[in-house]
Amino acid sequence: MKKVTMKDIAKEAKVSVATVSYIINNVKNQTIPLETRNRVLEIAHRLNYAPNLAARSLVKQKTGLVGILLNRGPNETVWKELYHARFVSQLEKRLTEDGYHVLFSTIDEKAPNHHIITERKLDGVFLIDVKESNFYRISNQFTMVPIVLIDSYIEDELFFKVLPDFERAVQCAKQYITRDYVIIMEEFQNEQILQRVKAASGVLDEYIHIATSEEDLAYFLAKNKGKQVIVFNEFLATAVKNQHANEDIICVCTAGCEELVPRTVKKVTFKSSKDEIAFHIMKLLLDEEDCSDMIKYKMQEAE
Amino acid sequence: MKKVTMKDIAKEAKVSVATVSYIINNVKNQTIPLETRNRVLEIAHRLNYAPNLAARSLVKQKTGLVGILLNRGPNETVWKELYHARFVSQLEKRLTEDGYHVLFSTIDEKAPNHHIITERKLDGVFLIDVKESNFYRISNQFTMVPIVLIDSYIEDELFFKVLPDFERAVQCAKQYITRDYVIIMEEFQNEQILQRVKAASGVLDEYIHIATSEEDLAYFLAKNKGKQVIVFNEFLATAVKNQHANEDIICVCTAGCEELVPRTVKKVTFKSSKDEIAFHIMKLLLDEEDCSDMIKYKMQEAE
DNA sequence: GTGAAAGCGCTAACAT
DNA sequence: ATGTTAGCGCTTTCAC
Repeated sequence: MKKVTMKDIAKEAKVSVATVSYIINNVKNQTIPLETRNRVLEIAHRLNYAPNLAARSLVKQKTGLVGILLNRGPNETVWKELYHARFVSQLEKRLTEDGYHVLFSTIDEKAPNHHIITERKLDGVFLIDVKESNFYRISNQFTMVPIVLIDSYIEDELFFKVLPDFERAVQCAKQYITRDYVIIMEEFQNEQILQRVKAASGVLDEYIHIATSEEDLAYFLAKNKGKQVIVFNEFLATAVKNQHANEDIICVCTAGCEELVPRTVKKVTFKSSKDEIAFHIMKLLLDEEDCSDMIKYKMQEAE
Repeated sequence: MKKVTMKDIAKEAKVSVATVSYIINNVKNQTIPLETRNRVLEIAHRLNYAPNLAARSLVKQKTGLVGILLNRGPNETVWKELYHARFVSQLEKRLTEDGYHVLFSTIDEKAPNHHIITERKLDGVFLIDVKESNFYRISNQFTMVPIVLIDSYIEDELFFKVLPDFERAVQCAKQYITRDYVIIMEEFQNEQILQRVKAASGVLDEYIHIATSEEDLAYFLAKNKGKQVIVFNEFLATAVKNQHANEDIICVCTAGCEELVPRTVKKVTFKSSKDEIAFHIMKLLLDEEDCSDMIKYKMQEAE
C-alpha cells in the first residue's frame, strides 16, 4: 500500500522511467507509439499514480505555490478577521482556477516568521496588512520572489502595492454628507494606511475612530451623537448598525461584500475588486511581463 | 543573485555538505567542534540560506503540509462563505502555530479535483462540506492520508467526521420556543447534513427553509409571519435580522462567532469549537496515535 | 570529527 | 522510438 512512483510504472510496463515521464507529461518532440502510450497510461491509472510535485519542482525550479500571508495582530476584531477572510477567499479562488496551489498562513505580528516564503520556494507572495517595521530590513531576502502588498504601504520599490483609493472614496462619501460627520475604521497593522485615510478624510484626528472594541465604539458614537458616520468596510458597518440602529451611516465598501450591509446604510463602492487587481498584477509578475512601470495600484470607486 | 544551497555553504566553509546538514539540523550523535559549527552557521546566515523544504520532504517522506479543502458550490451565498472562512481562519491558526504549513484550496463541485492531496503528498487533509457523490468511489485513493471531514457525512469508516450535534442544538433552541416555529439554514453540499437537521428538528419539511437568496428568504418569512425562527449560523442569522428586524430569532451559533449577532437575537452556543475538535483529531492522526475507536465527533452545546 | 555516496521522485539532454 | 544518465537539494549510512 505504499506510494507508487514512475519507477513502478516503468517496471510494470517494461519501459524506462524516461519514457513514462514523456508519456505522463505529454512531452512533444518525443514520438511514442500509441500502443506503448496507452499501455503506460492504463497502468498509471490502474496503480493510482500521482506525480510527486515536490520532486518535479526540484528539477523545474518552480513550485507552482503561491503564498497568501496575513499579518495578524494580537487581538483582531471579528469584523477585521472577516474583512480579511473575504479577500483571501476571493483571491484563492482566482489562483486555484489558474492552476496554482495556495499556501495560506497568518504571520504572528509579535514573532514575524517569513521563512515560509524562502523555504517553500514560493513562486509569488501576497502580503496582507504588513507591519512596516517587520519588513523594512529584510526585504533584501526576497528579491527573487514577486511580492504584492495588500492594504499596506512600505516605501520600497521592490514591492507592488494594492490598496483602496481613500482620497476618492472619501470624496464620494461626501455626496451623502449633509452635516457634521465622523469616520470609523478598522485598526490596520500598517501604520501608513491609517495616515493615508486621515490625510484623505480632511477631518481632525478626534473625529476618526479606530474600532478596537464594542465598548470604545459605543462611547465614541455617544460622544458624537447626531453626526453622520462614514464607516470603512462592510463588516464593521454592519456591526455598527447592529448595535446602533439609528445612526446615519455611509459605508465605504472596501470588502467587496455589499450584500451584507443593511439596506438603510448608504454605500460607496469600488469599480474593481481588490482581489481582481491583486491577481492581475501577480499574474503579470509570474509570467515575467515587464512590470517596471507600474508602481502602485488603486481601486476606483463608483457612486 | 541565485538561490543559495548547502553546497554553497559547504564550499565557502571548506567542509562537506554532510557536515553542513548536521549543523543546520542540529543532528545529535554528531559531535561537531564549536569552531566549525559557528563558522558554518555564520556563513549560512550571511548568505541568507534557507533550506529547501521540497528537497527535504523528498527524502524525509513527510511534507509538513496539511490541506484545507473546501467544496464550493456554483453560487454560494455570502453568508455561507463567511461561515466557512471563519472556520478556515481558525483552523489555519492552530495548524500554523503547530508548525504545519497550510495548503488551502476550494474544490469546484462541478469538476472536483482532489489531485492536490496525492500530488502534494499532504500529511493530512481537512475536507469541508463534501458532496458524497464526489467522494464515494475514490476514497480508496486516500488510504495513506489522514482525512477529517467537516460539516459532511459520508458512510465510510476511512474518514473521521466533525459536525455539530444538531439534535442537542435543536433541543436547546426549544427552550426559547413559545409558539409555532420554523427553521432556516444554509444549503450544504453534503445532502446528509441536511437530512440530519431535518430529522433532529422534528418539524415538517415545509417549515424548514434552505437559504439560497434574499428573495426566497423574504417570501418564506412572509408566509410564516408571526412564527418564531431558529436560524443556523451567526452570519445567516445576522442577515435575516438585518432584513427582517421584527422577527423573533433564535440563532444556533455553529460558526463560533457570537459577537456578530445582534443583541436582540437569542443564542444557542456550543461548548467546544469545531476547529478545536477538528485540530485535535488531526493532531492525533498525524502523531499516529491509535485512533481506531473514535468514529465521529460531535460538538456539545451549552446555554 | 568528517566526508563520500546513495537515494528520495522526477526531468531533460544526450545516446543509441 | 526508447534508454542512459546527470542532476535538482537534501538526509543519512557507513567508512575513514
